[in-house]
Amino acid sequence: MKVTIHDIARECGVNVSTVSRSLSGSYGVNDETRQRVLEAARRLNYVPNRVARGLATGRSQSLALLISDVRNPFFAEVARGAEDAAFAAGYDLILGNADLDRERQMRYLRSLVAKRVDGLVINSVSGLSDSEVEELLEYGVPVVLLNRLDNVQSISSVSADNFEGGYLAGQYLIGLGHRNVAHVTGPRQHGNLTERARGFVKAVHQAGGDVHGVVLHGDQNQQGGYALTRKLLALQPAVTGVSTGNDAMAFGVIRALLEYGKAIPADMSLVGFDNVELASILQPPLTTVHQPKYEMGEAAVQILLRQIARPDSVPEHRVLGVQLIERESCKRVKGVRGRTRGSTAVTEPGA
Amino acid sequence: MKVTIHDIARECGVNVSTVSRSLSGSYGVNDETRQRVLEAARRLNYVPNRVARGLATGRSQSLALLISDVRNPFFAEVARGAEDAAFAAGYDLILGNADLDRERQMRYLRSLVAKRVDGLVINSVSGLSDSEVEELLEYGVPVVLLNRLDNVQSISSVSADNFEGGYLAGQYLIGLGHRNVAHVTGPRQHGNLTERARGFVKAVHQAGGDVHGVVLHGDQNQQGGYALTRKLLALQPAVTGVSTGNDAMAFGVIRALLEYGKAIPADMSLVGFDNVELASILQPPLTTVHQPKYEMGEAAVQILLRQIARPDSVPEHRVLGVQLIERESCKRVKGVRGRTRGSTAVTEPGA
DNA sequence: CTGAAAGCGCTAACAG
DNA sequence: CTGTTAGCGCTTTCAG
Repeated sequence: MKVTIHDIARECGVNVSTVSRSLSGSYGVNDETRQRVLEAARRLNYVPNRVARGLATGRSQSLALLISDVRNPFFAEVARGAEDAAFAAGYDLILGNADLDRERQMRYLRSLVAKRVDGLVINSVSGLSDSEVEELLEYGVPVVLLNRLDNVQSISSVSADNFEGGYLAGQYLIGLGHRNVAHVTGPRQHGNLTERARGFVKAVHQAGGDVHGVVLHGDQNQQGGYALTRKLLALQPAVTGVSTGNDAMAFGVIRALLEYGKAIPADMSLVGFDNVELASILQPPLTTVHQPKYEMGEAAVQILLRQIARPDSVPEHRVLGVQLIERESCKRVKGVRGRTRGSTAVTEPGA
Repeated sequence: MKVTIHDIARECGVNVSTVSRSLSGSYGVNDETRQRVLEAARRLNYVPNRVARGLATGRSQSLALLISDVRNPFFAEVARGAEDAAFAAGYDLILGNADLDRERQMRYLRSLVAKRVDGLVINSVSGLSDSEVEELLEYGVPVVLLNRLDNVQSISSVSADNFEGGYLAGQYLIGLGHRNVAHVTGPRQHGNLTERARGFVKAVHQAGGDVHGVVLHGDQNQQGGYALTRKLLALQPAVTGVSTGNDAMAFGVIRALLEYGKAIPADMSLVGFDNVELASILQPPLTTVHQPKYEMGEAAVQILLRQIARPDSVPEHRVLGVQLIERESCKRVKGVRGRTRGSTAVTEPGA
């Protein structure tokens, strides 16, 4: 029923191998025969069977992207970058949503390996245990991680310069004259988030003794930002500047502040992290640290592609620059002897 | 290098077919031998090769979702619903972003067919020409469309009750006492959008002669909403209630209104369509027509799965109910003799 | 430049 | 219940 290369071989009175060559390889076929074959293929409405090809060549021409949830705008953007890069290279992309479920993640992994995907980009939920890393390595499929895991150097990774981002946020707030600042973020021991917090702390330390900073940990989502803000307001009423681990948390902060009747930026300055689309639409537009999300997805598959081409190449750890996007959620503190240090919001490319 | 069923057959001193049966089918194998096989498989770290299986069975156990862009929160939600349903059934999902590019869409299609995906859910960009429908049908792969195409009955579809949604929005505004209302939407001839506009118009007509309504067409995005609002304000300054073709356009409306110094809902009432997450976070929270996005993705693959199971079943056209989510972007017009008709915002399940 | 033939790893009759 | 034997559709030596 489906037409195969045999059909078109018969049609043209040549051997299947000739058809195969005409269709894929570009060398070693008489130009005239090739034309004949191509023409017959078109006429018969031939659609090559890529799974058969996959079996024969051992490559499936598909990659997979394993993330927690596409509904998270951050990942949607990453996914799009990855998909475009894959498509451009003739690969397609299998999408897997693993939530924060380690079990589901590993289940997916096995299924994808069974399907012989040529490469895998993973945003490893809550890190990877050593045994999981080992399992991954054992499969022998090229992998790129979307976040830095301190316990693994053997697997390539792409990440934003989280430390720099946290630092920029802190420095900016302090540069505006805020003397009591806070960093509201997700769980400890979350690679990316930890780096952001560390960067923030560095900015505080660098500012000297008259600046006080706190770091609060909670859930890495809107609810978390909301809850931590309530806590913050109770514990540290003097705080006038807040930086968050991601934009979602910043939205929670906003909500809490609204409830308390505190205005942004009049009563509280706020800096987010990620620069999701929503950040610019909100009132007031949110000042935030931009992560090159699309580019991260893109870079991840590019590294993957390179790794597929040269399987014995060394792992590559790429960190992409971030940049503070100055909008309207922060204000300069009045009556402070103008400190200029760190008061600019320029692009600061990462390491 | 990779271990195959032959290896494990040799290991256990049985035939490959016995291994195959033990691994997949559940019938006709001695329980004891099966255990032996399973144990050996585990010990040898066997990973089945699904592409070989695919070649043999003719099914790849993967579905594809072809949309315009995952970065659109609407599609992200649909994708997640589809992915979950696919995963639950043991399929995985290939994601394709075709933008509004017809060429790219067809290119993707051919590639996916070549890969022998078992089914396809498509959000057909700008409709499908008759010849494209024909091509699709010719491939013989089960397809579910994510929007109603008036020119095609032969392909299954899942859609929201767009007409009802447009009607609800119009009725709601009118019920609040607005006598001059507008529907700001995307291009004419866009199946879903056209239905929404028609529903809106029905509400206007039903209200009688003292209610005036206009429908404005533009780009189906924020910019479009922005541009059309400027136009609207110039042309129809008396309008006090606006309904939009989707939430993105509503965001554009908000932006334009802000620039004109018009407050929502004080000076203008606004109803969106889609109920993307952002709608509830905005200030004021946007009243909008909810589409069951996740469920649509889910339903699409369920229909697909059924179609795969029974290839000769008739096409199914499923339309899911919508519902008006009343938030704070609309207000009752003062000094209007209370009309009660349509003033409720109850759930109104679709056809 | 082209044909013949041996697989890729698995499934699925068909015998036994 | 288990072994034998053909393939699935394509690629890829190896000859010619």
